[in-house]
Amino acid sequence: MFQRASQKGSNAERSRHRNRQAVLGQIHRSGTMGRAEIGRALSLSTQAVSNIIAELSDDGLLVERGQLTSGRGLPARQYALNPKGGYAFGIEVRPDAVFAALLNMAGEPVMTKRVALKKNDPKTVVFQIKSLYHEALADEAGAKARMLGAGIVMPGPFGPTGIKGHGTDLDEWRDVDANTLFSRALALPVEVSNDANAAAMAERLNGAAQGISNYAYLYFGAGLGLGLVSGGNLIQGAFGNAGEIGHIPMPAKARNLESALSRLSLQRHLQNVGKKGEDIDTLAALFAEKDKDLMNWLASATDALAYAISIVENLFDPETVILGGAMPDAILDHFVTNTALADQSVSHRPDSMHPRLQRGASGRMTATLGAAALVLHRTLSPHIAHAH
Amino acid sequence: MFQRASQKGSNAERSRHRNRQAVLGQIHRSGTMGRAEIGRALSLSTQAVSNIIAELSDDGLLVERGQLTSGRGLPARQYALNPKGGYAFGIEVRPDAVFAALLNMAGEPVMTKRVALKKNDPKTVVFQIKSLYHEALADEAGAKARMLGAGIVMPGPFGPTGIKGHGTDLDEWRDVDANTLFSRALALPVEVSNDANAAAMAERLNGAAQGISNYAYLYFGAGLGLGLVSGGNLIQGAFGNAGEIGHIPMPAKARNLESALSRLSLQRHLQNVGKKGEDIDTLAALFAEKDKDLMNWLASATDALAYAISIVENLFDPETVILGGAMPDAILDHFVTNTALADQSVSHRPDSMHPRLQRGASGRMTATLGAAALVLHRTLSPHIAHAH
DNA sequence: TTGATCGTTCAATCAGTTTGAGTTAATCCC
DNA sequence: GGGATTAACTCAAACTGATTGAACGATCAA
Repeated sequence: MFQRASQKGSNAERSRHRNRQAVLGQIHRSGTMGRAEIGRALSLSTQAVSNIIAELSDDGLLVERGQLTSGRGLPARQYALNPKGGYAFGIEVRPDAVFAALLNMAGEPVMTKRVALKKNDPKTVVFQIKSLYHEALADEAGAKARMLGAGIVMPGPFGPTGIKGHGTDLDEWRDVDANTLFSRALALPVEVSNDANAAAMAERLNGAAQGISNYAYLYFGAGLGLGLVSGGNLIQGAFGNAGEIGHIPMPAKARNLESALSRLSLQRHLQNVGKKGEDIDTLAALFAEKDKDLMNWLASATDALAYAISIVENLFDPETVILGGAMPDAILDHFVTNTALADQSVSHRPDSMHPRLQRGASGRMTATLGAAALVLHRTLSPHIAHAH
Repeated sequence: MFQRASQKGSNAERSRHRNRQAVLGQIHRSGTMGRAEIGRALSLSTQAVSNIIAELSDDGLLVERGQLTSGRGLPARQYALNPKGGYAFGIEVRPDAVFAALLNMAGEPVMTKRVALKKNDPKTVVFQIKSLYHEALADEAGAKARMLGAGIVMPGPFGPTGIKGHGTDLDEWRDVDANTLFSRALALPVEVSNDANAAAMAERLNGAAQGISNYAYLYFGAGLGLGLVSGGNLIQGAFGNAGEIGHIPMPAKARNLESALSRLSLQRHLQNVGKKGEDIDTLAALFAEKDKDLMNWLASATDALAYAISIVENLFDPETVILGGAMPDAILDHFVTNTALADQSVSHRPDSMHPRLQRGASGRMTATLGAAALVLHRTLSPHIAHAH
């Protein structure tokens, strides 16, 4: 699952593959470009770009978008990604439900769906996902032949560790190799990751992190997750468990960060005073009416958040920290404006291009869309060649 | 300094360069190998490897090491790195001194030296370093033509930030672009980094982290630093300031981690009771006689260390955490055996191949040798092609 | 209208890898 | 002891993909 092997050599074939991806990524970043312009950006000859563009157009991944006259000379034919040129399937497996989304090449959701689960053993889950996948393919004509892969989001931690069941965990999945299981079931290349990582990559593709290659994403799921992007790529850790920021111990009060700053913590807090807050809409409503108990929780959560951010900033030196996940926009915005960021931090820089803390994508489907974004990211950015 | 630009395309020339580095790296990892064996490891044809080896031998980077008969077939001619085939110059700039070391291709120090500084403005420092460099070249015949580059270790943080002088900082360096300054002065390619990162890379080249590609290195300098290696490469952060673990706030007691766990903290502690502990040898002696005050400090430092490790483990999921820097071996070993590691951690895994916490290189010169190691690492591992 | 300029295309060339046949040297097994 | 087998290496030819250079077309400026 994680490339551990020594770096492979490169040859003409791998070279071409790499360059194809580089061209796609460049066009994605700029929206629309001409051949020569791409060549300059990637240090390739115009001719090489021309060959690649011909190939990509044949494959239906690019479309022509008229000509652009800029100054003298022959107006350059512009190319853009063909939204219908490729599709990515995103899946989020939760203890009590499965979410699915189909994204087109432009990153737009073509279909989203959720199914409640009565049982969450691997067999049942795989069956549900297979049927969701076939529904999605039926909805979007031509998608089947153009599937790029599937991204799967599952709650970590992966592999055997000392962390024992959170109660609502997917216990029967502990010894399952999710990657091969799903790639066989769907007959697609598969990427498995956790919710925070997926959300972070989604932000890079379409959200606040476009063009930023070092940032951190704090994700509100059931717990608190952290997606780390360095040099444009996710930091997954040795076993895919990096970013478990919720588990780190807190100064005083709380047992750990998660117990002060997470959906679960908020729910417990509201339960203690007899209120319900399981749903994002309910929370949004409570916030709108400035519910006292919610505000109390927010006050202590804001402290915890400031602490979390100080850790992340000092350890990663990110260009920006993005807040997102299964929370209402309004609450995330509240965090962004009300969190006291430390002056004593390497991130406190007067010349910064980006806000130190900002809101990213939010809502129930964030991680699911992110799962599909993992796949798009892979096809749009060149990476080290792997074995054939 | 930090590759931020979009990924460049690749072509035949860059391909060859990449493969040369891959071959060198492979031989470095295995010590000695035959052509076909290398081809298999890198997914290259024997012929391609043969061409590259011919080239590298011509350049004096490789030497033949006899033949190895293993089972049937023609015995394979073995190749190894030529220690005298390349040299790296390492420099550590401190407020009160400059350290320098010359390493050969095998990572062995050929020369080490230190010079006390009366002034530490850029001009004086560069002058000192130039003369150290010329001394080194005079010591080792043939090194001049085979210099691979220079690594520079300087105290961070780099760039304008909210963190103001530690008192003994290099204030006059705040707005200096150290990279171009040194590369012009020495006429060498230069890598600038902080002490923890350099030490971490040294560990990967010759120390405890050989063959490990995800690990963390806790470095005892004046303060406390963290070098993070992910996928075999350093995580530098957006501005090269990643890993400032000493700055993160501590639960209760201390102001931050550094004030409980660092050389400076220990020195202050000993000063308060009228003892001296500036020198590594003094500390080693105090530890040997189980000095009560030192032991007191160690007790609280061990707690702080456990906390630091829990943060690092949960955020990075490293294969191992390595302890090193300007401390006596015995004290580092004490930390390794006496630190209580949390069971509730993603790193607490029964099937682990490596100890969760171990000692790495220690001593006064750790960071300086690491600086040179940065250069060796660059020449031994293929990386994304950069502009010509 | 004319010249300059820039993007495109085509054909030739170049660098580097792969492929396949052939050579050499060691072990295996009868 | 001797043929069969196996493995490492070399040589030459084929192949792949990028680069180079010339020709062409479209547009703008004078």
